[in-house]
Amino acid sequence: MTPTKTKPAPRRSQEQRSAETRERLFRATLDLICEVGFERLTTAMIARRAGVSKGAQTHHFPTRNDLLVGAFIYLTEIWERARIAFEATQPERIPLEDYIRYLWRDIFSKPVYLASIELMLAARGDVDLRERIMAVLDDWIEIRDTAFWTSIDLNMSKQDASAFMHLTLSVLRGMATNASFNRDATENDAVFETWLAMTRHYLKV
Amino acid sequence: MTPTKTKPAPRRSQEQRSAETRERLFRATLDLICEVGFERLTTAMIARRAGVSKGAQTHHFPTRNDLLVGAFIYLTEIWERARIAFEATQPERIPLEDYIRYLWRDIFSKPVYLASIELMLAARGDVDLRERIMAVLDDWIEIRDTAFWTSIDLNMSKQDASAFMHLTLSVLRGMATNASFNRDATENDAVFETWLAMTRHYLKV
DNA sequence: ATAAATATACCAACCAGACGGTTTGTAAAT
DNA sequence: ATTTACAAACCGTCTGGTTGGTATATTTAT
Repeated sequence: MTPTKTKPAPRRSQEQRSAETRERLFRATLDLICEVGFERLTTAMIARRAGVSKGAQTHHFPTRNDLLVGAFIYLTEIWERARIAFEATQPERIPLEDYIRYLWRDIFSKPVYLASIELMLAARGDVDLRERIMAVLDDWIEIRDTAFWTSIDLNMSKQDASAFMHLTLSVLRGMATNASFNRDATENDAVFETWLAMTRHYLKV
Repeated sequence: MTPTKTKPAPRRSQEQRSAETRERLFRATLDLICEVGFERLTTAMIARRAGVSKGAQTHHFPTRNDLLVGAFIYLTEIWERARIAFEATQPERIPLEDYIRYLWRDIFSKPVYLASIELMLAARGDVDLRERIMAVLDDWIEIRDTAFWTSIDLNMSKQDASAFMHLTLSVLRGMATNASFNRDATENDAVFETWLAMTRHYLKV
């Protein structure tokens, strides 16, 4: 339906095409892990969903693990963009409670977060995948922690803050996992508010 | 190497043999999910590990899902035995903190707990498996909750206690997941103690 | 500037191996 | 006599990955 009858619009540059195809494959991978779970995920499924041929897929990602690692990196980039967007709306020193709310709202409560859990659990059984996923995770953790220590308003010792941060992450991880198989969708809301209440209690004293 | 040269020891009863084979298959299933992850789990692997033939396996469990659901039930029975053993050592009214310590020590910190998480996550993509796993889970939750409300010493409203219990379970679930892919094995100890400290704080006031 | 050479993006057909499950058969328990 | 536990060989399907080939973009040589 291109109305222009001039020359057939030159194909985009190699770089553009490549980047677009890769991103389509990443999105398809993450979507499918969410929808059908990691166990059922196949490379053929991903290619079909992404709208690319099997040939194009293997051209960009010779092995399945290459694609999985790429999708995981892509996910951490989504998280990083969310962090930047959030911090742009916040003051220099972000109140802890606001930070926790952001973590739940923008990261952990998203269905795609489960994809990262499935990916990490699955990586346990595959040495190659495990090492590569762990390396990506190390990078992400460093970025996350740096942001945490420089932007969040904390009034406790470094040691306490570290344990508290990891506890918070465990709470959110547990809630995310729970959300995928509990029957009462509202249950997590009450749990989250209880966590915030306990946080206020703990920090005030 | 059986020293007895009397009659070749009559084979055990059908019921005994059946029960033993089934249990071997359940254990092999759970062990293998822990070791190689759910994705790599195959029925052939399970049969080999359990030391039974493929024929015996399909005789007892016609489909893979039958076996998976059986293994999940078996796991909830392990949990139930752990609960009974714990309560036997406790007074009528169990202090909340002792109960939380038991949950972590006897249930969530065990590697096999991860098998239940993987099973539940995997069940998302398989309608048949999901429904059957959810049914088992419903039974288990009812048992767990009944025990909780009758045995644990709580001094808060039913509503608060419910949210607090779910929060505790999310913490432990998150810690268990974390344990499978974080680099610092001692991290969880500090997190757990922080949780107990916050609990004491929260409940005292 | 342009033609030739090369690298890149993409495609369709194919394949060896593994998977869950079926079939056929035997021996012991009931 | 019949049911139950177990065994081994087999099979259709699907999987990740390979191969051989085309078209466009990019670089190099003239």
